[in-house]
Amino acid sequence: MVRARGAVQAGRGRRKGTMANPYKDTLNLPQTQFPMRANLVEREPAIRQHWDETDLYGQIRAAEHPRGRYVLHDGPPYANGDIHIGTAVNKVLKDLVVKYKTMQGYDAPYIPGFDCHGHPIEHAVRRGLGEKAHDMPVVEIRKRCEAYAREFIAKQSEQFKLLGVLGRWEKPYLTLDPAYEAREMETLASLADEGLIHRELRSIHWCATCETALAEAELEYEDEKGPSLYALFPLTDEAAGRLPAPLTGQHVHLMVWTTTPWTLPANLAVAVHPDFRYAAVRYTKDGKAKTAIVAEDLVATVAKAGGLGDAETVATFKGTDLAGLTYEHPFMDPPPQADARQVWVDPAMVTLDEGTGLVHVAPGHGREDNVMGLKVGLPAYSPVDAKGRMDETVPDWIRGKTVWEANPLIVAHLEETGHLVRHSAGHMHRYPHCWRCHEPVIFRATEQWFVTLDNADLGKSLRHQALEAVGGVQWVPAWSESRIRAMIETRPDWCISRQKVWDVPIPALHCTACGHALLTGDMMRAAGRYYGRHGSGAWYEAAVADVFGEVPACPECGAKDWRKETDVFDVWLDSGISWAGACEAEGFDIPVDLYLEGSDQHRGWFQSSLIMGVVARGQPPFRTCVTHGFVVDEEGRKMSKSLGNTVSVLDEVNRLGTDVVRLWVSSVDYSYDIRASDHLIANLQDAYRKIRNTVRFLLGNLADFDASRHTVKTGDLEPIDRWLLARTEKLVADVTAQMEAFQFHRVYQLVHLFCANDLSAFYLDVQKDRLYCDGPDWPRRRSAQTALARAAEVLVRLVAPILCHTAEEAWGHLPAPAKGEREPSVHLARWPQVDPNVLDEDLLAEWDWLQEVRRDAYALLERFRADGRFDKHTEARVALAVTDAQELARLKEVGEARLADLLLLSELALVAPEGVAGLEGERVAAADADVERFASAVLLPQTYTRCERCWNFRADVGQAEPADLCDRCRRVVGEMP
RNA sequence: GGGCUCAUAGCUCAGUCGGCUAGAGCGCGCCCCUGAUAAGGGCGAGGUCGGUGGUUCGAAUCCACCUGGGCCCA
Repeated sequence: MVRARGAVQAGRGRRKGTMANPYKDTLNLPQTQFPMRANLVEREPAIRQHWDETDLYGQIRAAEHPRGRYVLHDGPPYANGDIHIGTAVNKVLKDLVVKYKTMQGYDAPYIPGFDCHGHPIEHAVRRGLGEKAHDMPVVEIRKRCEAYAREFIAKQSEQFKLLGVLGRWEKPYLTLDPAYEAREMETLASLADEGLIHRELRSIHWCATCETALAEAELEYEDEKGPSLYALFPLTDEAAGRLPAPLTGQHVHLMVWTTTPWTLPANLAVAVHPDFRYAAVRYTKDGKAKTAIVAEDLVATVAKAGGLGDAETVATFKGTDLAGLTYEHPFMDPPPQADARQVWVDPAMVTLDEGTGLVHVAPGHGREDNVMGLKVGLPAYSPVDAKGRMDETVPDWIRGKTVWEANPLIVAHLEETGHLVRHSAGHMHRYPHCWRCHEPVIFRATEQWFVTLDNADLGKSLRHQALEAVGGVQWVPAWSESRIRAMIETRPDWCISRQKVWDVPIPALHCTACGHALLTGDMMRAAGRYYGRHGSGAWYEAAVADVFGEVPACPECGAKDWRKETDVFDVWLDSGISWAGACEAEGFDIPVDLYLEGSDQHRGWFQSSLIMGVVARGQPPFRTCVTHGFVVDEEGRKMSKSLGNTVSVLDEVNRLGTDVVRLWVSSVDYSYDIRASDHLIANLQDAYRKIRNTVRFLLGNLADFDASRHTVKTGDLEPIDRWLLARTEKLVADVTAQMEAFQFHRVYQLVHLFCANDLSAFYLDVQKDRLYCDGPDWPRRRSAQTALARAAEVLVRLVAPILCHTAEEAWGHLPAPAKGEREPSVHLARWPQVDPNVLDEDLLAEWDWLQEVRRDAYALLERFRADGRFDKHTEARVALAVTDAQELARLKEVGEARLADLLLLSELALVAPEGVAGLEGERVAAADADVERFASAVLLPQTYTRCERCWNFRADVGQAEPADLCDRCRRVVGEMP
C-alpha cells in the first residue's frame, strides 16, 4: 500500500530532510571508543596475549582472597588427538566456575591435567612403528609414547587456551610425571595395606590383536553378524539310567545354543533354571530319531529355528529334576575334574529370551560363567592363548587355530559327528569390540590383579564404604547420585592389570621356584620412591634389589629368585588418584570442592576417584560433583565422523569468536544432551550483539560522567532511575543464585532479558530524551547516569565469566570508580554484592505494573500507527480510557505527565471509559487490540509544534525565543557558553 | 535386555503443591525510526506440551504403556 505520507506530514508541520540540525551539537549524544562491531576473531587473540604478557593468572593468584580457597579439580583429558566440542564444553563450564569463584573472592586455582598413559597412545605408537615394535626394547617404546603424549599435551593446551580458559597452562599436572607416579604408588599402597589387592584366574575381556586384557571401559559394543548353533550334549549312560520312564536308559541329549562355537571346547557345565519346566522332545533328523531336552516354553521356537519338523514332547521335568545329570562332551577328552560336565541349577544364568533354556557354561570364557564356576568349584579352563589361538589341550584339528578359524571347524565337526541340530551364520547381535583396534574381543581366563570390592564382612567391604561415601557428596543434577550408586552396587571386582608397557609397572614379584606372586604395600611404597627418582620406566631395567633395597625371600618357599611383573596398572588408577597426585601435591585439602565432567565419568573418573579416596583417605575426594551431558547434533543424534554431523569447535572459534562459543555453552542446559551445529552456535551471535550493544550504549551515555563528582544519592534519584537501581540489584541477586547452582543457562537468560527488555526496550528508550537533551549537568540527567553507571558496572562484571574477552574489553571503557582505582582486569575485580536496601521488591512490583500498562497502551496505539496516523509516539497526543476505576485512580496518582514520558507521547490524558465521549479525535476500541486494561484510545489532534532540538511536540514551543524550541531546550541552549 | 535420563513454538529456555486463554527471549513476518545506525523501537503470526490410555471436577504437571533420542552397562 502506498500512502500519501508527504501530505500527512506537511499537515503536521513537520520538516523532514537531510538538512543538518543546527542544534545537534548541543545534544549529549553517546560517545564511546568501545566499538559496536566486535570483530572477535581478531580482537580476542590480542586480549589473550595481553593476559599472557601481564601474567593475569599469576596476578589473580597473588591477589587477596578474603573467602579462602575453592578448588575445582580438573579431570585430565586423554592426551591424544585434537580437542572436540565435548571437551570444549567441559573446559568452558569449568572456566565459568573458576572465573566466578575468583570474582567472589576465592582463591580458585585452575591446574589443568592430562591423562598421559594408557592403551590408546601405546596402540598409536605401535601402529606407527609397525613391525619394528616387536624387537624394540620396552623402554624405547615408552620413550616414544611419552613423546607422543607430550606432543598432544602441547597441542591441546594451545587449543584450550583459545577457548579463553585461564589456568596454569605452563605447569599442568601430568600422570607421566615421575613425582606423580611416586604419589600414585604411595596412594595405591593403601590398597595392598588393606588387603584389597588379590591375584586370580578370571575370565576377562581379552583383545587377541592387542594382546591385552580390557576393562569394561575399553570396550565398544557393535552390531555384528556371527554364527549361532544348536548343539547336542549326550547324557551319560549313568544319567540316562536315572531318567524317569519312558526315557529311562534311552539316548537323550541336552540341547544348548551358542553364538561362540570356539568356547565349546571349554564347556564344563550346563546350567538350567530351577523354576522352569523342561521337555524331552523326540524328532527325526537325517532319518534318525533323536531325543533332546529343551525348556518347555521354547519347544515351538526351537523346533522352528532348529528345523525339527516332527518334534513331539514325550516327557516333561522340573529344572531341579535335571540337576546332577552328567553328559559327554561331543569332542573333548575326559574332563579336567570329575564333577565337570553335569547339569547345575543357576537362575542367574538362564533366561527364556534366547536359546534352549539350557546354557552352555565355559567358566574360562565368560564372566557369568566364571562366577557360576567359582560357585560350584569349576576351574576357569581357557584353552586359548594370548594371540587368540587354541592351545595344545584341544584336539589336533583345531589346535593352533585362532578362535575365528576354529568356529567353522567346530561346526563342521559337530555336524559330522551328529551333534549339530542347526547352524546359522547370520545371527545379529551386539558384540564387544576393542576400543582401540575395533576387533571383536574374546573372553579368556588369565591371571590378573584385582581390587577386591566385596570382603567376607559385607559391612566393611569397599563397595559398602564407597556407597556410603556417595551419600556425602552433592550430586548435580540430583539423578547423578542414583546413577553412580547403581553402578557401584553392580560393578565387579576391578581388574587393574594390563599386559601393556605404557603405564605404571606393577611392582610385583613372581617366585621362580614356587610361582608365588608377591605385592605388598611396602613394596609399592619402595617402588614409588624408585619411580619418583628414575621414572616408572626404570622398572624394566632395574635389579630387584635396586627397587626394593634388598631381595626379599619368598614367603611361601623361601626362595630368593624372582621374576619381575611385566604387567602395568590400569590407566584408570592414574587418574583415580589425581586428587593425591595433583591436589595434595599442591597442598590442597581433600575433599576438594568440585569435580565437573561428562556423564560417562560415572563409570570412569568419578568412580575410580571415589573408590581410591575411600580406600586411601576414608572419604570421597570431592564435595560436589557436577555432570554434563553429551554434545549431539541438531536432531539429537550422537555425533560421529561417519555420519558427518560433527562440529569442530576450533572452526567455530575461528568463525564466530570464542565469546560467542562461550555464550553458546552458557546458554544450554548442560544437564542433558547438548545440541550443537554450525547453525545453532551461530544463533548466539544475535544475543551476543544485543548484550554488546547494550553495554556499548551504557558506556556511550557515561562519556561525561565522573562518578566521584556526579553520582546522585539513592534517595535523590528520579523514580525511574531508582527503579533501574533496584532492577539491577535484583539481577545481581538472581544471577548470583543461578551461578551458585551451576545453572548457567539461566544466567544467560537473565542477562539477555535484562539487556533486551529492561534496558534496551524500556529504560534506555524512555531515558534517551533526558540523556541526550537535558543539560549535561542537570540533576535529572546525572540521576540517570548514576543508575546507568551502576548497571554498566554490574553488567560487565556479571558477564565476565562467560564473555571473558568482551567484558575485559568493556572494562577498559567503564568510567573511573568514585573511589580508588579500577583493577587492571575485570577478572581481578569483585562480583557485585547485593544491597538489600536497594533491592526494593515493592518498587519492582510497582514498575512491573507500569511496564504492563505501557505494553497494553502500545498495543492499542499501534492501531493508529499502522493506519499511518503517526510514525513515532512522540508525535501523538493521546487519551486513554482506563477500564477499571481503581486503576485509573492509581495511574492518575502516578501522573499523566510521567506516564506520557514512559510512553514517549507528546501528551497523555487518562479518562474513564465514558470520558471519551466529549473528546475530539479518532478513536480505536480496545477489543480490536485484545487489551482489557483500556476500553479505548483517542488520538487527539496534534496542535503543538515540534521542538527542533528534542523533536518533542510541546505546548511551550514558540512561547519565547528561539521560537523553534521548547522551554527545556531553550534553557539548555541558554546555559551553554 | 538392564541402570540413569530426555522429549513444551523454527531455536534456547520458563512453567512452584495438578488450577485463568501454556509464557519469555531469539529467529520469522509486517511496520516505524534514522540522535545506539552493519544499531534502535513497535506489533503480529507460531504450540495436539512426543503418542495412547488411565487417575481426577480439572493433567504440560500424577500413573501405565508406546515411540523416538542420549550416556552407561549386558
